[in-house]
Amino acid sequence: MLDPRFLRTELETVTERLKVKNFDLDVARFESLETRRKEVQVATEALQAERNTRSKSIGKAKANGEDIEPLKSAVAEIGDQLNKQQEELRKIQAELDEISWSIPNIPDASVPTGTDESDNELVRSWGDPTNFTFDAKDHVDLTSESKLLDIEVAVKIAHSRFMSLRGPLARLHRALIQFMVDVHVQEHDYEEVYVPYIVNDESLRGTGQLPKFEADLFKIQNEERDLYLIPTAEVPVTNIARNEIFPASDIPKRFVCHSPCFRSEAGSYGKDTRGMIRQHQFEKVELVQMVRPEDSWDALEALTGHAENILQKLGLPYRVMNLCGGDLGFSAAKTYDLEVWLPGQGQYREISSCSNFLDFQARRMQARWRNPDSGKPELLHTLNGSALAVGRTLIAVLENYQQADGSVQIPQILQSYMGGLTVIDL
RNA sequence: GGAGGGGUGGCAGAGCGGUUGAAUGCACUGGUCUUGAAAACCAGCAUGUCGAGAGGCAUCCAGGGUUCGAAUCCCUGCCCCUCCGCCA
Repeated sequence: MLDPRFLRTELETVTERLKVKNFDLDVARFESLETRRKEVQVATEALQAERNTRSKSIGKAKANGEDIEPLKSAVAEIGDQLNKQQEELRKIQAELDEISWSIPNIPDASVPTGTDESDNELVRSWGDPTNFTFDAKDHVDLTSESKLLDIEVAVKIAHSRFMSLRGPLARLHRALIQFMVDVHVQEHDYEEVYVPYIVNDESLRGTGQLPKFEADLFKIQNEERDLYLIPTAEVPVTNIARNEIFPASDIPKRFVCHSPCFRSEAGSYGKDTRGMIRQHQFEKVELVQMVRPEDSWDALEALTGHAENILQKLGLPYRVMNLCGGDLGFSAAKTYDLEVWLPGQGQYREISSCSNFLDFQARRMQARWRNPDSGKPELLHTLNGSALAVGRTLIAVLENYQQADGSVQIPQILQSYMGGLTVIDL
């Protein structure tokens, strides 16, 4: 959520800058609602003040043993009027809230303009696309004979866009998770957390998935309450800070969390239908930081570096992209995507997304810290990034480490997590 | 799942339906005193919002209700504690 005062006073600027994100703000409607809100709110509060003072004087009169009946009936009229005003104010406020909860974050000045991923800006790259002396296969062909990656059985068990792993591939998948979490804890100073994989709508509003993107989520409907499967650990982990005021000594907070992620992938029909690139369920190791406002841009660079470190340790070629306005997520002010080279597809594919949200999520969540300079609670800045998406990392390892005989080498750094195994025969 | 008890400021802990946004203690901040510190004493010390300011409004777990007036009464939900049952 944007700062309401900034939104009100700098409406043209906001509207202009949101165009970078292809968002059209209905300025006229917003302004007229805002004007009415102010009028009605002032009137309502005046009535409340009137009622309060009169009620207090009734209290005094009663204490003095005076007759309070005539006073009571006078206030009753104010009460009726007040109820009407309050109802009116409530309606206006609800409309305004709906608008402000649906306005995306403003892109940072360093975000390139553009409409889709083709307008993203190359920041740097690491390694060269892997060379093969033979025809490189994709992960589906590589595993089709051994069936250690089995899509069909998962479709039988659940539905399309699910997969199953067996034997050494299941183990490699698990090894990747352990490896990533260990690196972030031991080398990058993150605290490991375990959190619920099912969350309430408040949490999803906090991070920005709701109210606008309910269709992307798996919802668990129940007579008592609706809950949602998490689309990313960002949701539960960032919401640790919701409605909290942290002492300055607790900031920054850096969390690493492995979790499954569940996405409905509504609207991606026919996209990435081959293999396990795009799944309803996948594992991810997520980094989340809560920092002082002045530190968040440095933190974004550091966090991106932490994700890159994983790719480098695995020896996987990648590039870093600065997402353009049109490709930027709802809550993000700036995002770096890490794209790993996939020989099977002959292209770079997203494997991580690292974002600075500034105070956008913190305002929705009321996630604060006590600034020793002001002595006041102030909004934190939040960031997060995948480090990495595990399913896609598994694909990248399979495709980049494949050998002419169809086997796959295990990257050096993972071998200790695989009980010394160096090759997987497929 | 059954039976009780409870949720008040950073913490502890008061609060007959009416000058209670909330006593008191601790913690914290500033000051006096002291060579310095401790102690003592004085002062300050919740959050949001509107306002240039004075000040107004809202908030005592959350949401409804009763009332001229609710931290205080009623209903619902959530959470915590104790006992019984069940269970990984």
